[in-house]
Amino acid sequence: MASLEQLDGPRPATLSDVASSAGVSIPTASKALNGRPDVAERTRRRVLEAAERLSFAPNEVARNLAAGKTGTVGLLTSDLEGRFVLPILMGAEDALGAGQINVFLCDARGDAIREQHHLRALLSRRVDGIIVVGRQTDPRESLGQKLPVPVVYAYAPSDSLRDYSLTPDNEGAGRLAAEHLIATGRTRIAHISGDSTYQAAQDRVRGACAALLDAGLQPVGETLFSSWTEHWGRDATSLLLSRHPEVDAIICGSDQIARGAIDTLRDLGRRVPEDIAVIGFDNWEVLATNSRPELTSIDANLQNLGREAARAIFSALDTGGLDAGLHRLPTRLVIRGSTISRR
Amino acid sequence: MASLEQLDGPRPATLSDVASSAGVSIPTASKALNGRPDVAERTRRRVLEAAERLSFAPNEVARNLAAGKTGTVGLLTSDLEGRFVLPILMGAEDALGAGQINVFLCDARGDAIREQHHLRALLSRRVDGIIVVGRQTDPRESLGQKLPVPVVYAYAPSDSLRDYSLTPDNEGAGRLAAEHLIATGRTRIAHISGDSTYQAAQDRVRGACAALLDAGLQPVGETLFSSWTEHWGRDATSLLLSRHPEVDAIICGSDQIARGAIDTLRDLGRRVPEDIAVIGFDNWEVLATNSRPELTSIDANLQNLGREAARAIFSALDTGGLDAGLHRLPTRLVIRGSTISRR
DNA sequence: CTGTTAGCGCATTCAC
DNA sequence: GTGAATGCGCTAACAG
Repeated sequence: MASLEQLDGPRPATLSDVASSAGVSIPTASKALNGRPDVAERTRRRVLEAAERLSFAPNEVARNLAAGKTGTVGLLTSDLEGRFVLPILMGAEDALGAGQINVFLCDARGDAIREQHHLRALLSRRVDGIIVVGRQTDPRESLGQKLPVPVVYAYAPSDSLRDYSLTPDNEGAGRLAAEHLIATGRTRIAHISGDSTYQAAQDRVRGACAALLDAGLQPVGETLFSSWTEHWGRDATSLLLSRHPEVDAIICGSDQIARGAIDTLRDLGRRVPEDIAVIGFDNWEVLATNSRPELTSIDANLQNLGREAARAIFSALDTGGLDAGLHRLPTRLVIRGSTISRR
Repeated sequence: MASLEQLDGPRPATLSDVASSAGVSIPTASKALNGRPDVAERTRRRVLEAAERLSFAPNEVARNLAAGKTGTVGLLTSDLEGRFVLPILMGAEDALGAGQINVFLCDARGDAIREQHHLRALLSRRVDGIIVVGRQTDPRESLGQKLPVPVVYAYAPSDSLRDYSLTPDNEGAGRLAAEHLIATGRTRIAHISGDSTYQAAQDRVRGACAALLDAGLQPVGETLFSSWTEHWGRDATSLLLSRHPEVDAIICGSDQIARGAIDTLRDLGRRVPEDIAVIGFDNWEVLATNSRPELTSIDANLQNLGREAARAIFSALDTGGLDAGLHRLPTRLVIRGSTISRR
């Protein structure tokens, strides 16, 4: 392997340098390097040696111009800060990188104007596709169907069903949580959710309630909504226990809320999970594995969602098509000590 | 503003289309669009109108090939998962984006081979610069000084002083923490740190001890090292209090450790901050603002570090130079309830 | 099998 | 002021 230092020089070697150094014409050098069949083995060797000697690396910019494709995709996020965006990014970057395609990262910072700017920039740079990553699962405005490249919406689906969107199955997630609690023998199950304006909150509640009904159970009390914070988890838990002391399990809308709930339960002398089981959403490792007991949670498989988005781009690049619509990806139950006591 | 849908079409408009539509030659159209002076106003108007009419957007690939510059930089991270990387990324992307330059995101996932691949890819794509973002503040291997573009190392400095590196001033951070505690009247100050193999841990301890000595104080007990977890914060705090019940302040190596400490202090009936003050590092909002009381912490200003990295790239692009060496960026004290009680 | 010709889309000479 | 000519580095379609 040529050392990286060799890549240097006053001017990187061009195909022309290689060709003349090998004593052949430029197209011949090109064919030889690209493994095309119509080149004599002897010639190919000479060219390869010359390329090696000069540490030749093809200029992708020129290659892209000639090819009309760039082998790049744009990752257009609405907000990098949102903690659900990063795993999706990672998954996408990973999958795309493995396919030899590089990623332009653009953060619109929640600003529609900036998003338009970035979109134009990406198209000017002739990206082969775009992945739009939103911060919530609420539908977002479509970029329109007439863009010259395939677009995949991840996490936040497009508000148009003519676009291709990938989002976690939050209703299934709620169902998963409730079913786990039921399976472990809980019958008096309450729900502390987050911000009621989030569709994720509504979807999960709906799924959980459906599972309870299927099992012939009723939720204990009304679902409590407020914010996705530990503070709310504490307050809501106090409220819940004063109104419904008989509760034996709490579904919490996020791991943060669950941490608050566990905290307050301990203050109130209720044992987790013996007296009351607690389950969260998001499987945020830092929170889930550091609580006492560790937190059972629903993982949205976001990294996988990012990978699927990349895969969709790939297939669109191949076939040119993308079967439009909203695709809900399955979530996953991660069992820890807050719902099942250690033996 | 032309709607985005207009950007579409069977084939995006080229400069040639604009030129013929305006009844001028290609070079003239080019000059007119680029605001060059040697074009008659009347001609310029015709060209601009034609461009507008055709929704012309210059093909950046072609423009880059001709110019020999791409207006892109590579962001080479060793590990996207590391939670210190994201804010740096955000800062860099933000600053670069504002300067009209786009960012290639590459995650090496802690693998040197993959890093080499990405580096080669970035150079082939003719990025104008590279920012290398590490996951720890321990020095990392240099990419070498002979690369054809400026390289800035962020967070993890290069092990070569001939490179340009930006890293948080952890020693200053430790000093900041100790000085704050001293200023608020604490005198029996202990230190619970994280993984002793991290240079960040050592640097902060060193800074804190120096500040204590300057104030004529001695640290209470040996610094306790283990891991950057809440669990360790709990265990270490128990240990500390049994050995040194007189302690009146604890410097914790991270916010996670601090959360554990606060948790155990409450269990042991010590009031925070009245009996014992607690300060953390990282200012990880989710942890710091959700604890009871909220957590005073040292913020490493990572987003600013990312911005500075971008600025360094800019100046290198302009002047061609970068004054090599390890540059330590100041940190910032964020005071909350765990060191000063609310009135 | 090889090399000549042409073109990707744009910007930069330089004559006119 | 304007346009014809040339080049960025590479690939594709031909002719030899």
